[in-house]
Amino acid sequence: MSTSRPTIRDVARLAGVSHQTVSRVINGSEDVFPETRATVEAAIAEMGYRPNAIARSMARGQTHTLACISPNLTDYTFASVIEGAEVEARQHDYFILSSSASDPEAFRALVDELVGHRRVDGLIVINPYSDERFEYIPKDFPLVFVGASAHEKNVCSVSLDDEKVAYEATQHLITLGHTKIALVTGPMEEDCSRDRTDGYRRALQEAGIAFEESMVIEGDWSATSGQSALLSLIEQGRVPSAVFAQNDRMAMGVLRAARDANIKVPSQLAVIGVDDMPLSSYFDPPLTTMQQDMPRIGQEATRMLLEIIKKKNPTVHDMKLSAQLIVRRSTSEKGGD
Amino acid sequence: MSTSRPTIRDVARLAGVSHQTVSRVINGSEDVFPETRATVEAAIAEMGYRPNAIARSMARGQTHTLACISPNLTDYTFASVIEGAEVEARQHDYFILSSSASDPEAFRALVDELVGHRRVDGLIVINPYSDERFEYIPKDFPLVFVGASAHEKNVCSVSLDDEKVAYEATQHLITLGHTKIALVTGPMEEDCSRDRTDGYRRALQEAGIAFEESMVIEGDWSATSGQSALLSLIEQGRVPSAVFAQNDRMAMGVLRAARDANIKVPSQLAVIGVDDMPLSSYFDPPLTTMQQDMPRIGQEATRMLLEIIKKKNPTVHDMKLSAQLIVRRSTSEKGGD
DNA sequence: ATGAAAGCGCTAACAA
DNA sequence: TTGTTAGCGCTTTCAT
Repeated sequence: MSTSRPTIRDVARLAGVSHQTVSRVINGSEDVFPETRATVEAAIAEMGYRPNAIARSMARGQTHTLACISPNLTDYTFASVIEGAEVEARQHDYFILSSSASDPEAFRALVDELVGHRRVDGLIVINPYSDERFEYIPKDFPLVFVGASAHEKNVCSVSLDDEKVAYEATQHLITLGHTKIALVTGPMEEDCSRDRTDGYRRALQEAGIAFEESMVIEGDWSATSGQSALLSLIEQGRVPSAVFAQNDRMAMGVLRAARDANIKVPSQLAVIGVDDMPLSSYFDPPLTTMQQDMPRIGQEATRMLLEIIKKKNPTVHDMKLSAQLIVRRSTSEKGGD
Repeated sequence: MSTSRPTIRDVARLAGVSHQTVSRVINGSEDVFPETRATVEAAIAEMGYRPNAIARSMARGQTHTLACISPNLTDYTFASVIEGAEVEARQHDYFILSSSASDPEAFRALVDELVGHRRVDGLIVINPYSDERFEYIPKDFPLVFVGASAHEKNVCSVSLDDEKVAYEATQHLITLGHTKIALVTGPMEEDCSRDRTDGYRRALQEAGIAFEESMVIEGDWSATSGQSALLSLIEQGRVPSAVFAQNDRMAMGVLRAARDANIKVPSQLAVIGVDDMPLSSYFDPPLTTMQQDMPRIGQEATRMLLEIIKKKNPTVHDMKLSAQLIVRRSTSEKGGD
């Protein structure tokens, strides 16, 4: 017994055909006599032959692998996008190689390895907040952005319609009669935070409520930052009647700060977030939020990327998805869980 | 300009050397005249040459890629392991291809693609609860299990020392004076759940507390299952003074059920979980838990796998990590956040 | 220190 | 329908 795996030629020898015929069989070519095919398949089964993916990639010039780069792999939103992407990719016989790049330097190195060395056929970048990231990616390499659309550059993207989502969230609070609505944002250097802030302002404006700079606190997406946001408002004596936190984690921090300050939610303070993270219905009280479909985003991104790779220019260039308002008890006593 | 990327030969031509010399340069061989090296490096820079990873894999017979299969990619514990694995892998110039397989069939297909087709050099399987999974993995293929040790089979593993962790968690409750301690388990088909149950029993036994079958409720790791676990105890009129939930999500469900039933935590009911998931300090009240270092587990698994691949038989065969007790207010009024 | 030749396992182009 | 001949871009002998 040879120690190494059988190749296409070993199979060919056993089946008494040329290695090319074996290739045809494993690739499902029509131009093979049923008998020949049977012989070859028998040989394949007998030897336990499996095609070597690397050799295939080598010959075909493509890896059938996509890369997914995100700031980290553990954040629920990122992980969900990746999972969505992975499922869609598998459906098309592609694999996803996901890596995290927390800083631009790591990002640069990653792009060099993955794209520069042609380890993957396409790239999905999650949260490409910092535009310098563009520089590293070769023009004309199949690329899709997730979480922010790509300004002037010619890059496809899939993201939440942040402005609209924020508008709707704010509107929900306004509908409940609130006029003193505070906003806790993500880092303002991220498009996403700015867009959500725009939506908040538009809703206020349409309702004839004056926008007040002091009611806007910049956070960093963490629960802690949400907590200190409400705290600082309290300390300044500018306690709002409602808070729109740009994500659920910060909303959770707000809930916590309210609890600590003995402010009743929702009677004294209504709170709404964005995401609908796994346990938001288990918060105390359960959190009203704008539910976004992250796996769907990953799925659409993959679909787009695959279209680009296959040279069919993608139908949509910048895809914006909506979120759905889930009313729970953090804004309404009658809300669900 | 040619449309395709420069190869090692193009560089060689420009530098006036053989392609082999270029190969030596990019591989950092010593046996190259400094001058020659400089010429070649200049040519590389000028042409923007980058080695093709696939061709390398082809020639070397290895992909420099590892696979990580887990039930899903979004669960915080899995994602953390994967992230830890990814970081360690990158350190050694390996990539991680992570895929989810929710059922045995998907797992089988995945193993065939990844291992059968030699798309990766090694495999990390997270939560290999179902032993049938073994069958699909070729004997002698580099493999490490995470989350459960590999019974009789000759496979390396990294996992939490479940028995010990559960013992310590239970002991914490006992130390606080509790004797009516309920247990909410994960699915009993998983080794992990059984081991944690063993630890619970050992702690009770050592403290001279009788084990009662009726105080053990099987959950499925979800918050919902934790909630209904406490609910069912309440309905049966067997309200415990403390609950050990085998993970934080279920503990959160227990907290929720307690809140709904107007049971004060921790004065009337102490609750402890396992994991220390991101927001457990934001629960109401903040959750006491056994903190486990998931990234570390992923890191160690990768390290082991790499050792196996490099044929150095790994130092440790089955690695068991401890968890650290984090006391918060769900078990003690004096607990931290 | 450098080069020439062979081959990794497969697909593609052409011929028969 | 099948086989033959060339690569894909690199590394690995083995010469020189």
